Amino acid sequence: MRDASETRRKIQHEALRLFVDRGVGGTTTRDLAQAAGIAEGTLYRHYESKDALVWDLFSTHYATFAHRLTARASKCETFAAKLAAIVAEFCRFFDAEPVLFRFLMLAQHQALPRITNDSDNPVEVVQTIIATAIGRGEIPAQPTGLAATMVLGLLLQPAIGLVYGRVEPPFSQYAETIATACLKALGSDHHA
Amino acid sequence: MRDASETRRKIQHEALRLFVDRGVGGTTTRDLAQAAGIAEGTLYRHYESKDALVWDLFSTHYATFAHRLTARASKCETFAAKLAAIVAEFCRFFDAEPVLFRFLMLAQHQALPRITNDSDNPVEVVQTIIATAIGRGEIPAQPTGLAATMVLGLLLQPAIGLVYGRVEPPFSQYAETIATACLKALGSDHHA
DNA sequence: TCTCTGTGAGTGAGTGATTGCTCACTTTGC
DNA sequence: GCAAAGTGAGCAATCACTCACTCACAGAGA
Repeated sequence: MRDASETRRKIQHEALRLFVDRGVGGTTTRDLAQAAGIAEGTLYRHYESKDALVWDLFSTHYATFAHRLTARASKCETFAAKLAAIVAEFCRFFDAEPVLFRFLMLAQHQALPRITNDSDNPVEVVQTIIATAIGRGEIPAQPTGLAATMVLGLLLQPAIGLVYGRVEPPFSQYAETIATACLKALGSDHHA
Repeated sequence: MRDASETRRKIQHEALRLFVDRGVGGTTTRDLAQAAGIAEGTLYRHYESKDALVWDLFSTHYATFAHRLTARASKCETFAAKLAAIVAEFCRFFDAEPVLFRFLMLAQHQALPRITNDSDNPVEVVQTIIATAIGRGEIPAQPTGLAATMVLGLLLQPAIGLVYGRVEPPFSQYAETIATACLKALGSDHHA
């Protein structure tokens, strides 16, 4: 047999690139096959459908990222430290794997109906940490849904700004600024 | 003659609804014709192509919104007041015309390459106001691109949260909270 | 008042291109 | 020799768009 896992890796890699470049709808199965250097039929030895490929790429990396956020945050005691860790992880991820990051951002909207509100969800991770901080009195009581979306907005919108050249790379240089902005926006007293 | 402008209005109204519901790519010209109660060919009496329809809807409303933001902000003196006016206008717009607001958000990504960085652009409006505030010493010096995207993130991400049920409507109830969060995030000393 | 007529609005079956996907087949390597 | 991996022409479905045609109606002329 030839190395199937290597072929699979190539499909995944090229698919991410093309999806980000042309969008999911703008990428045909022929494009995918050609970019991966395989025949169109081979795609279907590895994935049941184009949609299954998109969903596999999204759900796998989305959950992995959520787990990494949880792991980083759990090593910190205070809310300020947890938040700083999460923001830093976001920035590091964007700088290290911009294609993957952008794919998760663009696929999110079309995949959102299938996303469950569990711990595999970065949004839920942030919201849980905020709820805990409120419980501990580290930040004022406030709707956790609003607070979580504000924090994500402070992260995602600058990321989009980076993609479209409105913000200068690398993203990581703004990690402290953004973390501080999040703390202030949530009304923390402990910010630097 | 029959009333062409009425037909055009119906096309625009139904197109917005369908584009938000199913996405632009997920809406066919047959869908559009059926929803508007006309034949498919009639679409092409009013628009050169499906893409022209999308672009017309986007560019018109995008620019109108930007002008409204500029008008509201120009009535205020201080940066804090301008920002509050902009945030309030955003929230009001979302509550009053959620379908149109959501269309502008979703179409932005596919229309972004065609968007010019002029005063018809809400992003540019916010960035200009921030630059002025820095020049006046109302907020600390900082990269305006980053600052503008942070403010927009504090507005757009909660709006997305509203769409997906993570935040409770109406949006306007959070206007003051968000405006204050923006001021704090930008390092203003004048926030309440 | 009544017809005639020019024209812009509206129609929908049809077209060619493209799409995601299939399957009978070949190649590869154990 | 056999099973897994790979192939690519071809299929059915769908798409945006076209075009020869009909319709509605305002104004002109009788």
